[in-house]
Amino acid sequence: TKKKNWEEEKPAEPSVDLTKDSPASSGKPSEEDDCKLSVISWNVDGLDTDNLGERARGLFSFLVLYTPDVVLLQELIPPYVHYLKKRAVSYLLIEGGEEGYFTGIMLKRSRVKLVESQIVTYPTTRMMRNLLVAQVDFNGQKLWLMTSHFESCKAHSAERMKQLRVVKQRMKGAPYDVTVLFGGDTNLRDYELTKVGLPASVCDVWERLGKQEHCRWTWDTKANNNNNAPYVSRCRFDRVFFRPAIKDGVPRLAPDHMALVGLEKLDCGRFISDHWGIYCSFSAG
Amino acid sequence: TKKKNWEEEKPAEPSVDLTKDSPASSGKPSEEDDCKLSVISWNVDGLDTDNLGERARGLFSFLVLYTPDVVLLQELIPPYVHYLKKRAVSYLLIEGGEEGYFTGIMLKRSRVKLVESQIVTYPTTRMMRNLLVAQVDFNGQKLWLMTSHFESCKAHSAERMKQLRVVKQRMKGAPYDVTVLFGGDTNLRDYELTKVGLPASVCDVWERLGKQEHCRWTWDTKANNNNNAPYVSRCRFDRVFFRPAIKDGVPRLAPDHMALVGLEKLDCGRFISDHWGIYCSFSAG
DNA sequence: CCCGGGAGG
DNA sequence: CCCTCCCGG
Repeated sequence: TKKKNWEEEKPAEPSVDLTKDSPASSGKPSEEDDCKLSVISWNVDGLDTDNLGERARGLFSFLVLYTPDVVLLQELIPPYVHYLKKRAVSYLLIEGGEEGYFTGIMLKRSRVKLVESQIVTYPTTRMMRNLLVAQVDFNGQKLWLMTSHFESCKAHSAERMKQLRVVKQRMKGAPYDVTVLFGGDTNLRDYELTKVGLPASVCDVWERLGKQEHCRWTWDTKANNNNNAPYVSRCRFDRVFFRPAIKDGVPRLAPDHMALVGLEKLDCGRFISDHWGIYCSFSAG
Repeated sequence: TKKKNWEEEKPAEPSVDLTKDSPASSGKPSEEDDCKLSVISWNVDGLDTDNLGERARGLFSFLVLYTPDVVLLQELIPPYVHYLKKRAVSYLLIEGGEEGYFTGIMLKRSRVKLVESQIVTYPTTRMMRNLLVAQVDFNGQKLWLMTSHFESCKAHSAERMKQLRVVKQRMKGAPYDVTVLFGGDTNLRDYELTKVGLPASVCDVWERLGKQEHCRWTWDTKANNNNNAPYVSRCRFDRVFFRPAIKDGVPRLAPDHMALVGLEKLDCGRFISDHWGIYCSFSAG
């Protein structure tokens, strides 16, 4: 059941029960810096149900290890959500859908307070995609968190760019005192981003931090065997966009650090996902 | 044997003998206007060998009826050429190739004098396509005639645009006292032509004559049953480009009239080709 | 969820 | 020689 049918409007719901798996690790909070915001964005490939219990436990281990303030997830399926809700009790999980596969935003309860969440529809998606937005308070600052899983496959370039435009407008139009952070599986090709463009106020965090090669490719069939691909291909599908809030002419938060995560094989010989996760942190300028 | 394999570099040569067919009609020249140039461009679909004898006779009937000064042909095969050379003795036939399928230029001997012909190669074609050029004298004027069958299928857009650029440069770079006329099966989509662009001096004859709907679609699976297509699709694949020679600030020849030809079914219930032919005439401004 | 090629409507 | 889908590498 490793196949994804991206054309299917309503994929059959996989019948897996991840709660049957035994827990992998216990929470051990690392140090926290009050003014530093840490975020993970990850397409967890819930549509590949092979080893999904072990893979979900792997993700949970990361949450325990890094204790990110915000986790932006794509390709969740209901049993995955069920598992996360049961295990990651220190997080509030907001879901972008209920059936098939969908996105989610996890907020570390001790650090991030939800004000309001909403789902923005993409009028012409053929893959049930949408934009999930959470307006939160972080350390006394207004923060808008967004995630999405843009239309997949090269052929759906036009729809994907429409979705990017939706995100772009939301980011651009936010009040000046709001920090806006988008992280997701954009499926974007560079030429698509060039065509659509980003507002001057919005940056691609990977670019802003110097385009480091070691965290360029978030989807890589050579380094990642999860889809058992008989071809070599790598793309920068997963991206983080950031629009700082401005206070007295200087940004309240700015990109600080970025790394790929999920690079270690699990006991099953596979990875948490066919995508690497993106970890990044933002600190007061 | 109606299938075309556009990927094949060297298609097997069809073994048909069109000379076995009985002649369909005898020549009966219509009136000629010394200063008016008449041209037909037609992809005759020689790769579809069903009813090809009758279809070739149909083409010949058109030559007899319209007595065009110039005939630009695509998808000729050797037996088709053999038939035309035998029947259309009032024309000189210049061939763009010898094997597989190729283009040809027919010159009405009484009106058009060949000065020189050449074959311009497309360095990266995967379908053995080229540009056939004939430098001729028509009514005391220098005229360059060009035809080509650009790379087929949507997927080969990039190669097709390269081929268009070759034609564009040849047309643009011709001396001012030369009238340049290209007609062929370009397989172009409008967005491709928009991307490449035409020099200001060059016009698309269909556009110049007012974009008339009745001669827009030169390939139309609804109106034309030759390929027995289980789908409906129509395209303006066949196009005529024209760059006038300038004499004392005014063009020596300008587009005058355009029509589609080959719209009548033959006795076999099929058409001369799956493409309509384009007839056009040019007259002194 | 890469790419190209082939089948079917 | 249209399109979409499916498949294998």
